[in-house]
Order: sequence, then structure tokens, then C-alpha cells
Amino acid sequence: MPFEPLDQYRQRQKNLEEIVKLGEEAYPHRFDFTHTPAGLVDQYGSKSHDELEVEKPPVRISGRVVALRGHGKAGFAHLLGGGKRIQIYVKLDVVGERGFQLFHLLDLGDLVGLEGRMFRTRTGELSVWVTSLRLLAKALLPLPEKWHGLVDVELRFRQRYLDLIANDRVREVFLKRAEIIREMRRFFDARGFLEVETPMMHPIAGGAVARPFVTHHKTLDLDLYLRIAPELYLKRLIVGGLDRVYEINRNFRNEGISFKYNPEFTMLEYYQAYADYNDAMQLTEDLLKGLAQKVVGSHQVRYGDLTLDFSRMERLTMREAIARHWPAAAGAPPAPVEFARPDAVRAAALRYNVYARSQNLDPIPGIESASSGVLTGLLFEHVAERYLVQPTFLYDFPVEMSPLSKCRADDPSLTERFEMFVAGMEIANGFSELNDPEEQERRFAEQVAAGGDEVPRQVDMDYVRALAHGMPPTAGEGIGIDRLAMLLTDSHSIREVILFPLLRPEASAAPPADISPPHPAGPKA
RNA sequence: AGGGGCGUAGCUCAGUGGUAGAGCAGCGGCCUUUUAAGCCGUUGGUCGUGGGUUCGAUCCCCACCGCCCCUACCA
Repeated sequence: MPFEPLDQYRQRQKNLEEIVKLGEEAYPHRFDFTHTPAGLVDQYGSKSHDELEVEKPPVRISGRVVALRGHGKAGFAHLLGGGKRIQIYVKLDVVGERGFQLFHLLDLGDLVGLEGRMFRTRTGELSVWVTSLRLLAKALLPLPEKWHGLVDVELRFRQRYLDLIANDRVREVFLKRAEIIREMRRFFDARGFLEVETPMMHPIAGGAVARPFVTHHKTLDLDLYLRIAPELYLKRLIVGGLDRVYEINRNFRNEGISFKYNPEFTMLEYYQAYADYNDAMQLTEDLLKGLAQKVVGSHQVRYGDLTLDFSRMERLTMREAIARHWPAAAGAPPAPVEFARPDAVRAAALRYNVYARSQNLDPIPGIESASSGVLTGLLFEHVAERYLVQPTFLYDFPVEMSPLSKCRADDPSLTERFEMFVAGMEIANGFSELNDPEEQERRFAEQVAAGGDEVPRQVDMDYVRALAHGMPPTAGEGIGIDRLAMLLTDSHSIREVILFPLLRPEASAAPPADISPPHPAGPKA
């Protein structure tokens, strides 16, 4: 089936027919090459004109035609391959009548293979002197504009393949993302962690607080949830004696979409037996420093107007963060120790709300009914979160918002939990794991009793049973790879670091009407 | 979900209440070291969709669709 633009599609079909008439195969099966275009640039980029004339290095390359300049009985083109462009020079009296006809029938976007030798043109550009040429695959659709590339955000995400061809930076971002993940694997493998895979479909959506996606298994007649976190399965493995495990995989949360949220996102989650949250913070610091150095080449990472300094990471308790960033106009900041007194927390929240209303900011909701731990968390979000720009460990979270974390020995209202914030975004979340089965069951039961879409409907008794078999003291952490990739590639939307972010389906690509019920607003076809 | 913005040729973008424009791409020519190649000629549009106001709407108004930004939920 032809696609728009029809005239160009038809024209290219015609060109393909002409090429076949020349005796060329339309879609040949393979092509042996000695270099990619990028490989040529790397290998011969420093060779002078004279050196190349002496060596005349023979090469075979393949690539996509991204520029064409005819010159009568000769012509230039650029081939894109391996992320770089190499110029080729095609001369009638070198490639012959048939070869030159083929060259003339090429369109921008075609994939070609060729044989030739390296040389430099009069203007000094490294080029391939083509001696023979063949079509490897036809592009029946035109490329985006050669100078401005593809700009339209929607098109870029829907047709990412064009984005990757037209925008060099996009390719770079995804190469770096792969490098980040590779380095993370190397980091954990080197420390004796075992990479594992745990279920993506869960009978109980546990391990985090989020609204899950639901699916159904026919044979078992079983509703399943796409996992919101792998946590409870990974900790079962710790019980099983796999003392250091990690998993890199997708989580799915049926929540909003924004510059830092995509419904499916990639997380690295690891668990380390006989360690606590201080070890986890140290590990995180080592990991992030190494990543910045490896991927960006420095601990100083440019992020828009910011320079993020990964060489030193601040550590602040949640209570300290609130006190530090308390708005001056809201009166004296509450002292961190006051947060131990519920009435003082409530008073601080009320005081903040007076200030918020006067500044036309969103007030903290539900002060009367919320526990002091929850209020502390809300105060943090309202007062401090956005100011955590430089890499910062925020730690000692209220127990009410941390159902899987172990409490501090000296203060049961706080848990040994931390989050890493960078550029106002939560990048990581880790804690000393709660391993007391009876306390875990109580906390689960409280969650279930509280109810809501974002909370499991039943206690995961198998997990509690696993803890009852004894889980060593353990530290665990989840690290958001998409957001980390944003930071290290200076990307300001999560969609820039996810190859195919979720979009509404195109109307023209929608399923046929017989399997898709008409929209309540009326039929669209 | 609420508020704001955007939607014009395949791509990148101008523009106007009175029959729609450029560059690139395309098509036909010329050109054997060019490079955003150049030169001559040329095709291509239900101006997102549907209503309304108007003698007349791509432009003004309303609704819908899609995308972007902000806010809310959330990592």
C-alpha cells in the first residue's frame, strides 16, 4: 500500500522498476563490507590527500544516501552509516554506463553498497572514489528536510526511525543511555551482584504505591497486574540466599504523563544482604560519580542552565530539608527536633498553609486527618523538594510513608530510608529493608485497610511467609534509569530518553471499527 | 483531569476577512572535485475536523481531534 506523499512514492516505485530493468536486484539479501561510513571517518579522517593517493585504501561500505549532488557526468553523495556521513564520488567513466544510470536512479534515503578507494577532494573532504555501486534497499518514502531535520515533536516520537536518521543528537542520546545501562551492569557485576529476572505480571500489585495496569490470563482465568515494582520478588531471592541481586527492567504505573513521568519506565533495583541504608547511599554515590565520569567525562554535568556537581553529594534528613528551605515569609522555621511532636508538625503545616494562601500557592491538603509522618512528607514536598537541585540524599523518612522500610533503632517514627534528588527530580529510593514478618504484616494490613486505587487489595501473605523464614538484614534501592539518562544527556523530557514513549494512537492507524467500540462522542470515520 | 499555547505543501516555516507563499524534497533540462552545489523551467494544499458569524472564513466564534507547556495524581 502506498503512503503519502503519493507522487513521491510512485516516482520512487518507478525508479525502482528502472533499476530492476538494469539487471539489479530490488532487495538483495546481503552485502559484505569492510567499513561503515563512521569507520571510514575514524580510520582515515587524519590521513592527508597525499597519503591517501599513495595508499589508495580499498574499501567496501554500505549506508543510507542522505545527500545527492549531480554534476553532469559525475556526482557526489553522502552516505550515512554508524552515525556518521562519508562523501562518495561517482564518475561515469569509472563506474560505467550502467553504474552511472543506477546512480541517477537513486533517491535520498536509499540504502546502497559500494566498492572503491579512499581519497580527498580538491576541497579536502575525505571521500570514497566509487568503482562499483549497487542498491541494497529502496526508500519509497522521502527523508525529512536535510537542513532543519525533523522538528515536529509528535512526528519525532511517532516515527522515531526518522528522528534517528535526521537528528544526530537523538542517536547520541540513545547510545549514551545504552552506555549508562552497560556501566551499571558492570558496576553491579563487579561487586558480586547477580542479575535476575522476576515476574512482570503480578497477582498482587505490591512493592510500591501506584495505580496498576490490569490484564488477564485466560487459561488460569486470572487477573494480573503489570508490575509497579519488582521489590517483593527480589527480596524473596534474598531470603533464598541470593545475597546480592539486581534487576534492570520496566515498571508500569497507570498514572499521569509529564516531562518526568512515562507509564512504563525502566528501573534498576538491587538488594544487598548484610548492608543498611548507609551502605546503599555510599554505593549510590560511587555509582553516580562513576557514571558521570564515564558518560559525561566529568563530575560536573551540564543540565540546561545548571551545572550539577556529582563530586560531592549532600545528605539531609527530611526534617532538616524542611527547616532549611522553610520560606522566610512563613515565620521561623520549625526546628528538626520539633517534628517528633505531632502537634508541632501540625502547627508547622498550618503555618505553612497561611503562607501558601497569602502567596497563592497550593496549600497542604487534609491537615486535620493526616498523621504527623504524612504531614512531614507533604511539608517536604511543598517546602523543599524543588530546591534539591544539586545531588542530595534525603533520608530518615516517616514510617507512615515507608511501609517496607526498617525503622530507626532510636526513633520508631522514622525509617532508615533515603531518596536521591537531582535537579528537583527523585532519582533513587532506597532503604534498610524491613525484615520482621509480623511488623511487615501489620504495615501491609494498615495499607489494605486504608484502601484506594493505589494500594494493594490484599496482603501479600506469601511475602510475609518468606520473611518468616528469615531475611538477613538487607539494603535495597531502586534507581530510575530514564531520569538518570535525562540528567546525563542534558535531556529535559523523559520522552527524549525513551525510544517509543506512550502516545495516543494515530487516528489513521487505529484498529478497525469492529473490534474497537465507537467513541462516545461519536464515530470518527 | 483543570488552565494556557499550537495545528498552513512530504519536511522546515512565512502569511492574509476577498481564489494560498518561500526554502528544501519531487519532476524536466544543463553541468566530470561539489558540499545547505549552482543555473533554467515545473508539479504539489479540502490552511487538523465539524459547525457558526459573514456577501465572502485558512484568518473571527464554538465544539471536537492531536501535540506541547503549566498545575493536580505519581517515580
